[in-house]
Amino acid sequence: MNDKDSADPLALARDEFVAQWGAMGSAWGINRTMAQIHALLMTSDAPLTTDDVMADLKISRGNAHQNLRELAGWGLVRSVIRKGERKEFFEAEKDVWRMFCIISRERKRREIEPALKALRACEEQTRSLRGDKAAAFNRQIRALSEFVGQADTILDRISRSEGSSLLPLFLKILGKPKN
Amino acid sequence: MNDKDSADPLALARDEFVAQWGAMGSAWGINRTMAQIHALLMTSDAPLTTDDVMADLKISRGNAHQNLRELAGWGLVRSVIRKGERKEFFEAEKDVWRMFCIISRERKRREIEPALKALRACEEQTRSLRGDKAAAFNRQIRALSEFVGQADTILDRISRSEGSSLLPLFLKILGKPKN
DNA sequence: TCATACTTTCAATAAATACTGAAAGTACTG
DNA sequence: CAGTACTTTCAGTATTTATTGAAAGTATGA
Repeated sequence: MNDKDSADPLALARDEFVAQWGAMGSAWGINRTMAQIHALLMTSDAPLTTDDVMADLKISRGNAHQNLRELAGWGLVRSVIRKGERKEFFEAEKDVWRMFCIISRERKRREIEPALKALRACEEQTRSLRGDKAAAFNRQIRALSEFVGQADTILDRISRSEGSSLLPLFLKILGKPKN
Repeated sequence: MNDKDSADPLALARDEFVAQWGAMGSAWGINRTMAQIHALLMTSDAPLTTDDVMADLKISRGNAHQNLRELAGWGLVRSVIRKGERKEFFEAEKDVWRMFCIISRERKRREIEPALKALRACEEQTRSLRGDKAAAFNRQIRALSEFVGQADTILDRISRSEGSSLLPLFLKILGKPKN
């Protein structure tokens, strides 16, 4: 039997998931292929090689390689070496909460922190300017940078926290909406 | 004096902010120009016309028009008509918390909900399949869809909540990290 | 040391996305 | 109704981003 029988409902569902995860990724600024590889590894019972990924997604070696490295750079995927095997295997972090923490930490580090730094510099540069326009501008930038700063801190603390019990806690705090 | 004197520190800071907001937007899957127009309007003391935006960002009419419409579609910008003026003016929502709520709601609606629907369909399609692999796949998809579902609910409740007092509350709950 | 198995790089190319500008459309105004 | 002011559309073009594939690089082991 073919490893990827097109009548196999599991394979079909998995393909669907891979496609969906890819689409979701690209909506959030993540390369589609990278997200697809991630989806593939997340739902694989065993680590895969570059060639497995190439074959499954029908992509080139360079592409598979580059995106696997990038996923490893994020910490979402790690490489596994098997005794007696020369090939490199890759496996994904499967725990959803840990995945979330990794993604939060990395986006924070790569995108939020530099933006926040720039916002704060911008605030500082306009703090002591005279005139209504300058004051209004400074106020707006300050509001933004305070907000981004708080969000950054919250993300940081959530992603450092131990269990995945925070989500239920937040749900409880927020309660049911009135309408 | 030129309206945009390149020695004017306010204008410089604003340009810097526009550029930074544009870069941040594109990292998060938002068209750079759209984010720049948003930044421009957020820090404008008066509503602007399409021509103002074109002039400030040095972009074409079509581009300015299209992105202003899209921002209006998000609800981040609204059009203003002035008595005796035939031109259409645009102003941005300036309240940072409300901005956050709008963005949350829209991204939830446009990206999270469809993904969640697909995840749940995928879970359902594999729920009763036999075999270890199918069971493991189904478990993983279920974990993901539950997580995304909870996040979705939290985002929903936050963005429906009244004040902007939630962030400080969360900060308090999360407390100081141990390390 | 050579042959083999595998990984990495990167210039060329393809695909996706964003932008332009001019023409067509619409709505005021006198 | 004609002229003007403004808005909208969209085919063509430019830019950016992703992908390929082949060549170069590296490690293994006979």
